[in-house]
Amino acid sequence: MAFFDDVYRVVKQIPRGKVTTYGQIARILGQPTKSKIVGWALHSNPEPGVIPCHRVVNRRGELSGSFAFGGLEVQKKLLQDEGIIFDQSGIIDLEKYLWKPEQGEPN
DNA sequence: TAGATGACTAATA
DNA sequence: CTATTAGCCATCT
Repeated sequence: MAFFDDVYRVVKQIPRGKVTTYGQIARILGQPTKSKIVGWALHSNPEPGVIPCHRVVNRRGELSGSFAFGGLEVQKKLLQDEGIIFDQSGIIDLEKYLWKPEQGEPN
């Protein structure tokens, strides 16, 4: 699906130390209604290791909890290693870490 | 083909 | 901030 490919393209462009949300990706692609499909695209995860799904969180800044490459704690650790700080609840401060697609939107 | 499901979000209380 | 409801639409059964 072209939409899936666009999702992967965007996710792969997320720089280190930043995160984004499913809805944000959907909006970047011009289709804010398909927020769930973004989650679906990452769930499919056709290129594990290439697509940094761990940098995609829900709108609260929380990890999604189901990803496809190792474990929730591993995901959190990867993000922490990139400089992202979690609060006591395991929540990311999106005000600080939300990625702005200034460096390369899909087409 | 139809109905249920889901890595979601926005609105409302 | 959280909890619930409705809308969304590709995928699964």
